[in-house]
Amino acid sequence: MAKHHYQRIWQTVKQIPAGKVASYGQIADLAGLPGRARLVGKALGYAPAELAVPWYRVLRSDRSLAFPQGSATAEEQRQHLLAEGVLIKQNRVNKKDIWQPELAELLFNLQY
DNA sequence: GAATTGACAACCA
DNA sequence: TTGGTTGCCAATT
Repeated sequence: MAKHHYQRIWQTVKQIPAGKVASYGQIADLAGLPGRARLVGKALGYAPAELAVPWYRVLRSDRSLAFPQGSATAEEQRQHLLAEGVLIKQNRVNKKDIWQPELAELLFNLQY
C-alpha cells in the first residue's frame, strides 16, 4: 500500500514554516506524489499526534479551509492560523500567506 | 473485482 | 467569483 507515502507527506507538511500555508496539491507535489491531493487529506487524518504535524497549515488550492464553516475542526484550524498571524477573511487566507518554498530550502531539508 | 467515498483540483459557464 | 462537472487515486465497503 501507499502507507509509506504517509511518512513523506507528514514530513513535507512539517516543512511549512509557521505563518505560512500550503495546498493539498502542493504538498502532494513536493512529497513526490503529483495528482494525489486527496491522499494528503487522508494522511493528515491518520497523522499521529506525537509527530506534531501542522495539519492546520494545509488548505485547498482556492485558499479556503477544507472543513465546513462553523465545524469544530474548522474553528480549531482558524484559531491556530490566527495565532501565527494568518487571518481568514470570507473563509480565505491572504495570498501573501501562501508558502513559496525555495529549491535550496527543500534540498537542505531533505532527510534521506 | 465492482462500486463508493473522500480534509482535492482543474475547467468552464 | 461562484457553482457545477469531471478527473483522480487509494482506501473501504
